[in-house]
Amino acid sequence: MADPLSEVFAALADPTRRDIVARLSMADATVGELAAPYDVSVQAISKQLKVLEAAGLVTKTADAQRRSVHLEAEVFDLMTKWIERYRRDAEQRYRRLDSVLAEMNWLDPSEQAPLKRERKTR
Amino acid sequence: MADPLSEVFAALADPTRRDIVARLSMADATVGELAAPYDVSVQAISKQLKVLEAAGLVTKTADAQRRSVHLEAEVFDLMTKWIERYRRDAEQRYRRLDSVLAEMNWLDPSEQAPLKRERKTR
DNA sequence: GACATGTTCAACCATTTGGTTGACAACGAA
DNA sequence: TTCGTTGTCAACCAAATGGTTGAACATGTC
Repeated sequence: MADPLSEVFAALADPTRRDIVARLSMADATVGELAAPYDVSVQAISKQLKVLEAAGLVTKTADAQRRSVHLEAEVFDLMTKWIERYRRDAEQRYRRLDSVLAEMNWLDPSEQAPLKRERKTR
Repeated sequence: MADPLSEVFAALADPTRRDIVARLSMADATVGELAAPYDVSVQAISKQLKVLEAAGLVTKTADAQRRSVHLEAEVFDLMTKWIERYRRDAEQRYRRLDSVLAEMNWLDPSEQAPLKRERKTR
């Protein structure tokens, strides 16, 4: 998969994994504890944890034969930064459009405001 | 896939789809315009757009035989709300832990505090 | 009507994903 | 040492994903 952002998004695109993250936000837990509520094998949850771990969302610290899993909250920043950036742009675009339309009505209805050129691809 | 949150996360877990969203945040575009920069068939992009559409991230308006695609920014809220909720909880937990450790040092410095978990640098 | 353009649909293929079971490694307790 | 617990690894399987090509559909243009 390679790129970090894709891995984080993909990791959270599964209800079980999101639930695990939700529970880890309250307290660290062992693999067994995490697996208990679900109706699947421990191995399945172990795999899910590997996905979360690869995405940098959780880390495991081996103590004895059990592993304590805990949430790494900073990775969330990666996502929120991406999201906020484009949401802001999109909303700005709507506001611009709104103000253009408002201006057209406001100033001189006879003068047609030039339409914005469409951007090419970048 | 069913649940909306999973669909939105999954939709953004692909670099091409994220790029499409990024470009749509600047201006609406037709399917053909969106497909142009990528080295895959138009059909492939049409499929990707269906994923984004199913997730509620974009909508298409048919005018003539072309479809204008545009970004639906509100769906982002679903994600940010989820993320913010658990990030907040997780960070609060760290602050609590920090204060507990600080208190331990404060009251009895001779007692060695357990190691703090290392924070990732970034 | 005939044609080119823009988009989708259908069938197919390779890879990834999320699950299974069975074996094994590491450790604490008996 | 032997045993039960905790977790991972490996091999396998079904379903989903992201791509392909070929055909069809809708709509403006000649």
